[in-house]
Amino acid sequence: MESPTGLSTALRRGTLEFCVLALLENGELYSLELVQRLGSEQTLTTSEGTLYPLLSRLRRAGWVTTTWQEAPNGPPRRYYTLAASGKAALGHFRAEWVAFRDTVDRLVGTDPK
Amino acid sequence: MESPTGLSTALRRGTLEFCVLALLENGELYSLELVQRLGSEQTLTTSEGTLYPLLSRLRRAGWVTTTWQEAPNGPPRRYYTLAASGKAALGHFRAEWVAFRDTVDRLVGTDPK
DNA sequence: TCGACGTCCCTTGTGAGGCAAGGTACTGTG
DNA sequence: CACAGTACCTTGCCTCACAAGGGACGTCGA
Repeated sequence: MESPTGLSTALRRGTLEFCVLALLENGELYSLELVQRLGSEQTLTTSEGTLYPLLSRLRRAGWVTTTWQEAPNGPPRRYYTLAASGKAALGHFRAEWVAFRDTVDRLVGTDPK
Repeated sequence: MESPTGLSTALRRGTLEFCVLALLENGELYSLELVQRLGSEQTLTTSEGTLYPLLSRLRRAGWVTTTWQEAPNGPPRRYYTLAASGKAALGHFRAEWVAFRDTVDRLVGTDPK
């Protein structure tokens, strides 16, 4: 809890999966590509051990669909595509996130306005 | 995951304790008072079962100190006061939160700008 | 007097989910 | 053939939100 890295770890909870959905809105991606994209965001850096179970959940929920595609070199990749229900879930999250964000901003005094 | 309430539950993780610290910045409060304050925020509603372990953690971390005070009617109350280290932790959280919030806003497209 | 109720305190058990570490399989390249 | 690179995924641990349960002490009406 007291480590600086542990702080952002706790923050990621509940938002990471929707950040993944948001990334998939711009087109299909495969797992390690997602790790890279998230890793380039300082506060969202994550690992395979986090992402694979997360992607399995998204698939089980029907929010994403997957297709296997040959890679130019190396093993085949499982590409993830945003499904209609995933797009809807992302919409719900956006509303919830804005309300939550504003509440926290007001309470802790980080309101940008 | 798919329930609407479960969504905000996951969001609370990692922020709730700092919302508590922020509330204590304005003066000491006791447990059930904190439950009420948080309950009046739509996205932060929580229960005693959540708050008591959380407050124990804050106390163990030295971020808050407590004093027992007689109540006009009913059993004595344990009042929580923000300690210096808690104020520092809250400062760290503010920086981390702003960075995290902006990243999520940009990724999922809820940027208010 | 005595139980019902209100107001506090706190604990236990469950489940979700992030993460480090480990494991498998295929494809080059030297 | 050995070894590195790339991709997939699982196992076990730990933290934490929450529902449910429980105990102590006071007031008040029957």
